[in-house]
Amino acid sequence: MTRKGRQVHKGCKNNGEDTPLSARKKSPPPKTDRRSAILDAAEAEFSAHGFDGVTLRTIAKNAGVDLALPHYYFGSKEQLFVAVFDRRAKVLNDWRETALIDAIAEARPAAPTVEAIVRAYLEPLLKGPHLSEPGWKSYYALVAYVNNTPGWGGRLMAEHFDPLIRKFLDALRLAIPGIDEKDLYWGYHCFSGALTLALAQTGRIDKLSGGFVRSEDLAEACERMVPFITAGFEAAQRAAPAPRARATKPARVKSSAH
Amino acid sequence: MTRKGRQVHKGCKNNGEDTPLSARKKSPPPKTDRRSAILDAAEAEFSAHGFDGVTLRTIAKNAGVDLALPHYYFGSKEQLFVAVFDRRAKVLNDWRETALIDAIAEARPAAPTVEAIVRAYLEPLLKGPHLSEPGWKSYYALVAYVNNTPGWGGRLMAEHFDPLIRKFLDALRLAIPGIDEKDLYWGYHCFSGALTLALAQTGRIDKLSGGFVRSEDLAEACERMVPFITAGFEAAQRAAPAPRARATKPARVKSSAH
DNA sequence: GTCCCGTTTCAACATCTGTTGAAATCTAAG
DNA sequence: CTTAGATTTCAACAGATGTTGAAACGGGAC
Repeated sequence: MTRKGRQVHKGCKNNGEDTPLSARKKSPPPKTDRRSAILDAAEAEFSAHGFDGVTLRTIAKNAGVDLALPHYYFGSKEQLFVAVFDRRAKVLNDWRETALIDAIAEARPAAPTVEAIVRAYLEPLLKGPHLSEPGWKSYYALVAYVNNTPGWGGRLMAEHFDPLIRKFLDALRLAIPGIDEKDLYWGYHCFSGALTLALAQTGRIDKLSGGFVRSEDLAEACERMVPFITAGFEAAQRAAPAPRARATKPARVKSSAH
Repeated sequence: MTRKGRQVHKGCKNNGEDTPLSARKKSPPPKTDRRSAILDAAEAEFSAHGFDGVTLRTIAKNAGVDLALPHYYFGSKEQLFVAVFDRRAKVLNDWRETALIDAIAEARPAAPTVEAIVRAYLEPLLKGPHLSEPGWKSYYALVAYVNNTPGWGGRLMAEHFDPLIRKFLDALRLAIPGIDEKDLYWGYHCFSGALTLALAQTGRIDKLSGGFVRSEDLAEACERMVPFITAGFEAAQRAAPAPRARATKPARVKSSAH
């Protein structure tokens, strides 16, 4: 990932996604959809070897297409990577946002519990039938890779996920009234780190436990993580002043401002 | 990191480290120690761009040495990476092992508290004067990178850190009697994930919090993480059956066997 | 048929990559 | 001095890499 300016990509009229339905009649999807074949192959390769560890030639070969096709559809290796990252990020954000909204609706008029919020953050990712599709597991490893990549990785993550994360933080502020703001952010840091490592599926604790724990079992990971993370946040609650009458310097909670 | 067999490296008589003191008289360290200059430059580059994102030419240039010198001293790019990883891992393990021993000694004859164990795990890394040296911060990012790299990354981490981690798990088993083994391992998973993300120093929560939280402040990270992680482990204790008389199926705790 | 246009192929480019062997240089001992 | 051995430089190899332009293909519209 170099930092050179984005060059414009002229070829490829059928973007597959953001084409307005007007011009959609012409050029129906070819029988063998090369475009998503490239995305699939790139997803698998990038998640396994990182951006620099991957060759467009192997991506093209694994996708069963010509070497020039990735450039035709995506313009450059860099833009291909971003396209891979984009594709499922939107789906993920939708799932998690509705999970959060549901948790809030179920608890109304009270604030949802910390555990309900933590569940809404984790379960859409770690539970569900989509996990049988290997593409999703590859994508999770890719997210972990990006999240641990300084520089452009952090930028990519922030663009795609920070808006939703802020909504979760807002929910946590209501669930843990009076929580210190730094505890909130550092708590989220621990939360995010634990999730990221789970998504990476590196098999570390498998080996550490001699095969007793299987890190590919994401549903199990979810069930074990929820009480751990919940307890962590609630410890910050216990440390905070009780939110009865505003006693000594009550940390004002205003949606999301500092 | 390819998976080809290791070729033997013949050149370079002065390894600097594991040379027995007998043959140490000849060839004293040159005034400008090129060997560690290469290690320093490689550490900075690898931690910023990963194994494949780095060129031996830039490493050599940043170290101020000839391109052929890395091969002369380390044999290959792969072995250079391992040498970088090795160098500070041993130091780190020493610090953490004595911290754990101290925690056990201070609590004797009782078992140390969960918090004391968590502190012994974190503080040698996140507190101390060594953090002013930029090499250490680079190295931490490198550890995070390796820990999130599937395949050879997991193998490297396990070789270097698993023996010590097992000692910490043993201590936690004593501090949380009757803890479910899966809770223990998944708890450590959360712990390790939180630490790894802190070591990566990607600045994610800096941006997320609008600059309110500074992720480079590792001492602050330590203070915020300790109560969070401690509470997570203690939640597993609360869930475990009280360790009075061995009641229903007491999860036998035998040092570290499965 | 012809024409148009999105798609696909092919071959090549310029550059960069890790690695190597031989020559040159340095250092200390005899 | 000479000599031996460790260190450093130089130049090159063999192959891989992202990217590109031109040509060929394909299927509807007319």
